[in-house]
Amino acid sequence: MASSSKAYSELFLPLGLKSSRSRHPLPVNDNRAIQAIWEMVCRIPCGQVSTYGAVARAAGLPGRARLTGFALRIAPKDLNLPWHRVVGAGGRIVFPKSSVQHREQAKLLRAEGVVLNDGRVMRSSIADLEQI
DNA sequence: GTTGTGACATTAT
DNA sequence: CATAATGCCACAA
Repeated sequence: MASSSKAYSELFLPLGLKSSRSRHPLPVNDNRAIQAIWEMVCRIPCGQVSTYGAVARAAGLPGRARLTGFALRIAPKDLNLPWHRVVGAGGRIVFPKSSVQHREQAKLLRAEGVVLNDGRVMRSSIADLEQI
């Protein structure tokens, strides 16, 4: 295993708990957390969205919204995560309005019936992860 | 070691 | 509405 910054997608194999070069038993490497986040994202129902903070909370990682962003960013493409269902607080798409990512996310969301207004989803489309 | 940068959130002003 | 201050923490340099 290439120790340094080999593609992250190879460190976090789908079901693998391979805590790579961790000397400590668990925590150092966030493999668990990342997995938990991916799991939660998968649970967001089609046609609904959740937020970075909410996903983190539901994954047992309160206050770690940024980790959700990180987890999504390093997610292997072949996991086919519904990444587009994760938006910022208040239902706002976080990518710059002009970016292709923004357009792509909006497109994917609209494709599943989510109504957007100026880069924002209706509050009613925000899923309640606790109830799922 | 330190510093800066994020697919962020919350609270206060 | 906007901005700033914090908190958060993984990562790259």
